[in-house]
This record gives sequence, structure tokens and C-alpha cells, in this order.
Amino acid sequence: MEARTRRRVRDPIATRETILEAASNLLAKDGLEGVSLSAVAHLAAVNRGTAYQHFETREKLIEATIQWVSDKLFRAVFGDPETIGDRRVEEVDTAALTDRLCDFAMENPEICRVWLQQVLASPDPSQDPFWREYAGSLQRFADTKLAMPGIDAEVFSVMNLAGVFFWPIFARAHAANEEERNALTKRFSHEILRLSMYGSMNASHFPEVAARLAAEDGAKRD
Amino acid sequence: MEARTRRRVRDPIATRETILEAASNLLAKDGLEGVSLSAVAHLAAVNRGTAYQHFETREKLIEATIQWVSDKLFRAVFGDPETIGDRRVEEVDTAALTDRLCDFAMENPEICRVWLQQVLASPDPSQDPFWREYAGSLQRFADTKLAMPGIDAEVFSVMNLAGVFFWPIFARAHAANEEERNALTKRFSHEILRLSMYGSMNASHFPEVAARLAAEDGAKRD
DNA sequence: GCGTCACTGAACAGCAATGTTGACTGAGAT
DNA sequence: ATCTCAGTCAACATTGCTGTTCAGTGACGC
Repeated sequence: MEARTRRRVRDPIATRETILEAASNLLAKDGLEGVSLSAVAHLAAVNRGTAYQHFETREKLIEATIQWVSDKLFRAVFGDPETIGDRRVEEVDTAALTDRLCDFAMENPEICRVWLQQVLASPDPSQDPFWREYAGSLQRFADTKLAMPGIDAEVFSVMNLAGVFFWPIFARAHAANEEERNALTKRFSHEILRLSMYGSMNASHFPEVAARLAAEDGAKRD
Repeated sequence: MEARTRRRVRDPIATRETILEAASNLLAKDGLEGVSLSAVAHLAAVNRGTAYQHFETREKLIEATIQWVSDKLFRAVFGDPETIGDRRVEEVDTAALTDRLCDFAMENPEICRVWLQQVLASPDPSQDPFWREYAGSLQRFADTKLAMPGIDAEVFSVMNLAGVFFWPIFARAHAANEEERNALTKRFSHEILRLSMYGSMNASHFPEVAARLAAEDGAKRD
């Protein structure tokens, strides 16, 4: 009885964080529909009125939640956005970046889910800071000698990101335990690396595709 | 006045179709949240009571809508599900399949959006008939000599599908007219084909990645 | 012509979520 | 010590959607 009616100690920042985390979990589980202030407040074990004090309206809560998730994702993959300008652009290790992404995605499928949902709802997803940074990295990679010539970095990054974030959603249903999840992560990063190195088609059997690609590349240069 | 109160001609099948189409448009635009029977009925220019006549509850309407979209997608890409068993499994033309997918995706971004949402919401997306058929096609391709050896068809199909369906969502914001949209479709199918043929990494610069891949492939064979 | 059936319009109760208000509490400033 | 105010909370009015019901209406098949 005491515990139930015990007042939360006054710590606005932590309270806000608690609410945002609850909201992001609900968003991942049930989508936008599941995010009601009642449900969020209940999950966060906070009074509904308190939630309204932190976020004027439901819309603003959702906006803040998406921002929060996006920021978390960004930091997990790229580190502190403040210092990102300082780093050497030459050091683009795509394989390592992809490995980090895969690991993070398998560890935090809810975050990925929210990010995907946000992209689906957004009127212009290409403004998303995380995507921009990722696409930028791949662009810098594509400009090096390490990459195959003529890569369309935008297409390439959409494919990679969509794949990496979707894989846990397909895979999770089959992973009963930690061990299986690790195996699935490994399967994915192996395959994405393999596709990056060798592609999926045996080039020697597809002369006409090679011709088509060459023709299209030629046309592009006009 | 006359037009406003004009009664809809009696045609249950067409009415049902109208409702489903309105529902799928709302679903694509606003997600699950946007699909209220009031909104759907309004968009379909049908009485709310009529909608309830066709679909007992909101849940059943949504279920039927997703089914409807899934079926539409399946037919557009694979043709009639009834006759699919009759076809020769040897004729797996991945490039053509991908081209068809890209075109369809750019022409019908709403359908893709709904499909992606459904996958995000589903507890086990790998049961989805469209994905199964697609993954099956890629598996059959992977088993031929035309493919590079050792492809993980499941990973490969998740990457491809996610990429193909996401591309229009990123691209659409930038496509002002038909012409630009065509260009973006072309960009995507070109890039996916290029990646399929040659990958993204210049193999000669990555001996250590090649070694890692070989080691992992060796380990898998135990 | 007559009954059937898809559709319309309007009303109703029930419910859950929204957003508002005002009272209370306790940590930190004066 | 007490004043202040951000933070917390319960209760209220309001809104909008759901699902139901029912009395019509007109198109179509028999």
C-alpha cells in the first residue's frame, strides 16, 4: 500500500527518460497506434498528468520519442555527433561499419523497428540524420579505390540499411536463445560481406547483363 | 443536392472492393492509426453502416485489407497463385524478376508501404506467402550454376525485398514528375544488377576479407 | 408485380483517449 | 524557518470512434 502510493522522487530528467523509453518500447511493439499517453504513463509507472507536463501533447511525445530513438541509434553506430567532424574521412571501413550495424540491429531490434516505422511515416526520409551519415560514409567509401567503380551510394545505402534493419525482424521469430541469435547475426554479416565482395551472379554466365550494365554506364556519362 | 444523396447502385462486390481500396490507401498514408471505419467509409464514399455490413469489425477490415494488398502484390509479381505450380522451376530469371519488382514498386509505392507495415507488425513475417515465394525463387536461382556459390538465399531475399520496397519511399520525395520517377527506377534496377554482378568491394584490395569469408565458409561445412 | 437484398441515414450506448484544472508535496533558495 | 515552484497526482469534461439497431429506399431477379 505504501509502495503503491509512494511518490516518485523529484528527478525531472530521469522521469523524462523513463517516459521516452516506455514510449519507444510501445512504439516498437504496437506501432503508432499503441502509443497512448495512458499506456505510456502506465508502462513508465508515472502519472498521466506528469507525462503531460513533460510533453504538451501526444504528437509531441511521439515526435520526441522518434528523435530520442534516432539519436540513440546514431550514437551507437557513429558515436558522438559533436565530434564526428573531427574524424578522418579517409578511414572509412565499410566492413567494420556493417559489422557494428549488424550487431546493434540484432541486439536492439526494437530500435530498428521504430526507426523503420519512422521512415515509413516520414514525408521525406532522406532528411533523416542517421541515413544521411550512413549514406555519406558509403559515398566516401565508393569514392576510394577500395570500392568497385561507379557505385550509386544512395541506392547502395538504402539496400544495406533496409536489409540490416529488417533481418532481425525476420530472424527473431526463429531465434529461441542467445546462441541462435548469434548464429543468425553471423549468417547475416557473412552474407552481406560475401555479396559485397563477389555479388550474387556468376559473371561469366551473364555476358548480356555485363553488356547491359556497360551500355547503361556509358549512357550515364553523357 | 441530387448528387450528394444519390444512392449507390447495388453491387456488393464492387462496393467491397471500393472499401478495401480506400482502406489500403489510408493504411499506406497514415498507418494502422489512420484506418478508422469512419475515415474509410468517408473516403470510399460509402455509408458507415454499409462498411460494417461487409466487415464485422475494424480488426477484420484491417485483416482483409492486408490480405487484399498481399494478394495484389503476389499476382502482380508472380501471376496467378493457382497456376504457379505448373511453371518450370528451372526458368528462374532473377534479373527479370527484379526488374518486374522494381517497376511495380515504383508504380505502387502505397502497396509496398502497406506490405512493409504488415511485415513490421507481424509476429512472424517469414510466413508471409509473398516473401516465401520470393525467397523460394532466389533459393532455386542460388542452386543453379548461374549463381555465385554458397549464397544464403534467405538473407539475400530479405536484403533485396527490403531494398526494392524501401527505395520508392526514399526516392519518391525527390521525384516531381513521371520522367524523374522513371529515372529513379532505372537507377535502382541498374545498381541492384551491378551489385549482383560485381559486388561493391574491389576484391583485389581485400585479401583479408576474402580469407575471412573462406574461413567462415570452411567452418560452415563442418 | 412482388419479394429480396444491398445500401442509406440516423440514432444510441459504451468506451477509451485526450487535454485541462487545481490541489498537493518536497527540495532548494532566501 | 518558510517561501517558492517544478514536479506529481487525481478527477473532470470533452471528444471521437466503435459497434448496434432500425426504419426506410430502390434496384434486381423471379
